[in-house]
Amino acid sequence: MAIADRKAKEKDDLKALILKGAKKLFIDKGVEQTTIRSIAESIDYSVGTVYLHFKDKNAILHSLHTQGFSQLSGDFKVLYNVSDPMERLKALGKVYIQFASDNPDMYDLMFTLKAPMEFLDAINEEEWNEGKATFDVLHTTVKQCMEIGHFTGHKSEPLAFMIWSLVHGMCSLEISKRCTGVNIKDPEHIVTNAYDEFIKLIDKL
Amino acid sequence: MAIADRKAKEKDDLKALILKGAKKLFIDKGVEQTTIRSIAESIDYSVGTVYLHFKDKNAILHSLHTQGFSQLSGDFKVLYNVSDPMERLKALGKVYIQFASDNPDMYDLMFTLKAPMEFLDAINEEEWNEGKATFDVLHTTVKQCMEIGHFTGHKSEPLAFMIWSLVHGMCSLEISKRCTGVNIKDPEHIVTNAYDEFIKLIDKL
DNA sequence: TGGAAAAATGAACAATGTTCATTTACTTTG
DNA sequence: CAAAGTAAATGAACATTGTTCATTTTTCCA
Repeated sequence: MAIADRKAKEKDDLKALILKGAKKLFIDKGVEQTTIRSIAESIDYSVGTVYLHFKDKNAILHSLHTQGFSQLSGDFKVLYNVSDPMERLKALGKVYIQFASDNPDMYDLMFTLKAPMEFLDAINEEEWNEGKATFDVLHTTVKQCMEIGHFTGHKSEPLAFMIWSLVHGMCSLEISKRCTGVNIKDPEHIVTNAYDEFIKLIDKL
Repeated sequence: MAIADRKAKEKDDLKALILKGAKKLFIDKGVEQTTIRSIAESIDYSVGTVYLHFKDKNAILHSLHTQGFSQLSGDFKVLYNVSDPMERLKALGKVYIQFASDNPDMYDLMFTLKAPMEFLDAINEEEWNEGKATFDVLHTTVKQCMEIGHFTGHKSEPLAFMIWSLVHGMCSLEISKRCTGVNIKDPEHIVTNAYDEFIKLIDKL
């Protein structure tokens, strides 16, 4: 069945091509400008062809969101070298913030926009594997910190969620432009400065 | 000029009526379902009339966002009784979280959605007065905490932003449905539990 | 009362996601 | 190798959006 194999490959290739076009548009112009028509046009296919490979726009955005998580977990790889869990925890936040700063639209898609979650709902998928895996990296690190005596008296899971919220909140406020216009003295570096305050805080414990 | 006065009043009344209809739709059905047509229909006016009182949809959403901030600062009033700034700080977060939990769509509009900020851009307004005033409540409280000896070695502004990020991040993750599906044991109460960990944390200092 | 000014209307436009009858290309079969 | 069948691709068409603006209706005042 060599022909069927080739056809399957062609199908996968086209799907990847659509995603490639979608990603470029998404990065360059944002979600709203990433229309099905513009995606189709960018790869010289018709609108209908896009729908042969993706159920709807949410499915495309979900695929992009998954690519974003791949990239983020790639970025996390530098942390494997950090043996002290407390140092790793601090560095984890830095990497996370850097990712959000470098890829604001992708971050928005991964952690704020409805599309990826609506896609999961549509296919009756309860679990958000991408988010779960990412949270596990943090949660595991927090647990390791506790094993060597840090964060005594805390519960690892809510504590990890608190730390995630802390960095996510900063990135989210920045991306949704809620930092400028609030009369912060150094809005350019407010996220970094605020994260430094957090590090100061846990260093005091 | 009694007639002109009455006319001005009628104009204001109609503007308020449009906002009332918009708010009901917004609360009941969310942003996407709050279309100009549905707003017009809900108050028995034509589409064009809505545009006589609001430049565009962003202007309507900005007005709703401002109403949300009025409500939030109203909720903050219970804190006036709390004299100890540290206790006030802790309670502030609780009130904030409760507001977000009770009014998720309004919270999204106030702190995440682009519309209100795009409106400010459109009218060349640099400052985000609603956000600024709200942040000031927090920042002032943090400064008062520092005056009585808390948070030594910290800078009030980045620290306040850090705390804002912390509570905003939790609310934001909850509202954008990033908590469920991450295998958190008690997703129902994760926000409250995580905030309790934060309180534990600062109580240790 | 009649004409000007203000207010209100809703048809029309462009852009969007989505569908599906039709066309085109390819594969298999007699 | 030609015909028939299957798979892939097309793009016109539909519903829904925000938005505009020529037209109509209402209100006001001289």
